[in-house]
Amino acid sequence: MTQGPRRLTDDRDGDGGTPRATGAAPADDTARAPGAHRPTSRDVARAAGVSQATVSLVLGAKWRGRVSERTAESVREAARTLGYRPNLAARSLRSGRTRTALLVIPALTNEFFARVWAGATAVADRHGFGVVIYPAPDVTGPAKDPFASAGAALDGVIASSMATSALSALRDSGLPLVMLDSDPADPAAAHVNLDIADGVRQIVHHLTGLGHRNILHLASDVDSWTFHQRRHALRAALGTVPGATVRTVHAPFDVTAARHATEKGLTAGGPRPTAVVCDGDVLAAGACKAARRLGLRVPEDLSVTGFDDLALATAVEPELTTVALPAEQVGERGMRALLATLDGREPPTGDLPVELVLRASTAPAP
Amino acid sequence: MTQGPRRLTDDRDGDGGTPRATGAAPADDTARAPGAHRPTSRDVARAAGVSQATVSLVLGAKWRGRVSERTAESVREAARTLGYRPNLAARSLRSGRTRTALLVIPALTNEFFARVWAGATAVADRHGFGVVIYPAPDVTGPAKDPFASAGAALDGVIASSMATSALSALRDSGLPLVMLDSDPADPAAAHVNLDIADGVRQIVHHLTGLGHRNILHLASDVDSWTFHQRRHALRAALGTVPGATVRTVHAPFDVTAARHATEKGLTAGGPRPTAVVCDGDVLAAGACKAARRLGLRVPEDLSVTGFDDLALATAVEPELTTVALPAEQVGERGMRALLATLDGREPPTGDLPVELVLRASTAPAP
DNA sequence: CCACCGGGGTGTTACGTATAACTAGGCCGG
DNA sequence: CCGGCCTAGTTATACGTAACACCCCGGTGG
Repeated sequence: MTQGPRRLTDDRDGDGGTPRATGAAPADDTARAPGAHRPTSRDVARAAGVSQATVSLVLGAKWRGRVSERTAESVREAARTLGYRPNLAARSLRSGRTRTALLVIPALTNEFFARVWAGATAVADRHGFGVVIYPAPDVTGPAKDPFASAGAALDGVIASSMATSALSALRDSGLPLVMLDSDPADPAAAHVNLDIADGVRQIVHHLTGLGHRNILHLASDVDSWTFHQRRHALRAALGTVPGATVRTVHAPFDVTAARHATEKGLTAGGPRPTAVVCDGDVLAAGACKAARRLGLRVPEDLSVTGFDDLALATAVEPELTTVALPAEQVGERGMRALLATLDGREPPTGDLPVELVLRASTAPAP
Repeated sequence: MTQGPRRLTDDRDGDGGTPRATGAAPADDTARAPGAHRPTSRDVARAAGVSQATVSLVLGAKWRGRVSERTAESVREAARTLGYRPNLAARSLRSGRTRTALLVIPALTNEFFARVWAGATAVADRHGFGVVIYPAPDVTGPAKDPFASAGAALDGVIASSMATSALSALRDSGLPLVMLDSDPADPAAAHVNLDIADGVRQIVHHLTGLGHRNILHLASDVDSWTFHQRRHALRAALGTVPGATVRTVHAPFDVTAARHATEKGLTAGGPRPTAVVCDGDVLAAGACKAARRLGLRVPEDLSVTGFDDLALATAVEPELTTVALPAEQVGERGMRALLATLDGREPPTGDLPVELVLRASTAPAP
């Protein structure tokens, strides 16, 4: 051997470590005895005294009427004692199915999507499916190939809003597609939506009931269907209230940026708004900070509402009146819809309900 | 709900990888007529007028000196126009390697671990590796089989602290193992650790410099190596300060629970602490709420310090003095350590530095 | 003039599984 | 007594790729 150990990876990174001395070569397969490889279905067959096909039949759980209970039990017994685990690569190669779904979400550091992931994973797990995450490219940014990391070893895709170029790449893949919180008019995908409009209506009803007429809408600067919906629902709901006015300012999902935008919105000309309706709890936290800077007390001088009901909503002071979104259910239903589609069944429909949570950030208008 | 992707890495190596085809690539070619199957390496071979073996050689990037540049280019050209993507299942089956790593973390809803995930994924991506997440069973709870969801199709494992039963299952698997933030004495794994002790020392130095002597330690109730370290480092650092005392109360990672624990800690007998040192920003947020309930102002009457520097730290009022942990770097280095181990190289060593961030929640002792 | 070599390929095989196609009895109706 | 059917399996094959073992050919040293 004149050559060092084969590289699995190119060392493109900075602190990749030092090359190991050639003599050290510690290729120790500690767990298994040298030479003993992972048991295959053939090993199990040999141990049980049957053919490999029978093992596949029994473990594939499609053996009703094909294999006697006595034989099946002896196969299972052999598999257990050998510690057999089916080789997924072989299974996928043979069946053409990977039992893996791609979840396209903006970022896991976003609590809402982390919860969506949790819900999707829980359902997937129960059905023997895996979930791999593809960080959705920013709506404006350049789109990487969604399949580069996932390796195209996918049975289907669950996607939240994302760059349209990447989205069309997914569409063209021909994979079953479930869209989260996006325009249900699109017939090429199943849809899982929240009843956002109802949440907005409840907020408006709550605030106008407290006497608020002059509203500042702190909106996300993301140009997606969801936020269009919110804006639209807000204006529609306020349209039925005589004398109500709304002004909209935009901010990225960041506390400091939200603070700045709110300060600007509150100090602009015209009558000062008595309530700030925010497109998310993060924005609401920023709005609260802005109020404090301007010498306004929340909620006595200014009411603030959030959206999402993240952990943040109860961590800040005052705790936020907000709309709780069933994030886990979004993930669960998304995965169920995908599984249904793969089975040729109709995916579930209908919007998921949201709930107004009253806390301490809203009060009667001054 | 939607936010721009956080900057994942501060790598010096720029984009750090081979230029990959962008998703905007030839959508017309990748879209397949129904019924037509995905092109295989054999299809590419036919199109390029070479054998399948040659295609494998060229695309496997191990062809230096084996294939002429002219042939290689025609193969690549054919692959491009056909929209060829290697079948990962077949590749894994043949090579015995899956290019997939298991990341064992408690929960993605925890921002710290979400950032660890982001770092690990970024590095993995550049090396053509995938990452699947296994939600670590609670330290106390029953351990599911870590491989049930991952299907044993793994090349290695990166794990944070977890139930020992599940951990030993991982050890027995014989897979390369990288442990995050755990006892480096364990020789069976590579380790990626933070310089927690230094962070604690900096906090203590900061507080004692402000005149604080009477400290309340709001500690996590998790019985893991990390938190042992924190407790130990705190007592060690305060031990060098004459007249300093510390009392410890425990709470789960939850704002409300932390508030209750803090209230109890502050109202217990003896001299009232003038500063609360918390094992995390979430706990610190709870401590601030406790202070407000007790009529204490932060930081005038009571200083509070956090740990982690999550988004939460700047969302609450006052903004938290805390210790910033390089979570993304933990993930990055964890993945690099795994890749190094797989290549037979020595994984990088040494603790990652942490940084004290001074904000508004600390002030001179009253 | 032949043996040898290295560059540039090709043929072939094996990875572990799922499943279609087949077989060997046993039982029953005609 | 034979064809058909059911039960309980077995045999054989294909999935797409990686890599080993060849093979061919032109140039070279002896």
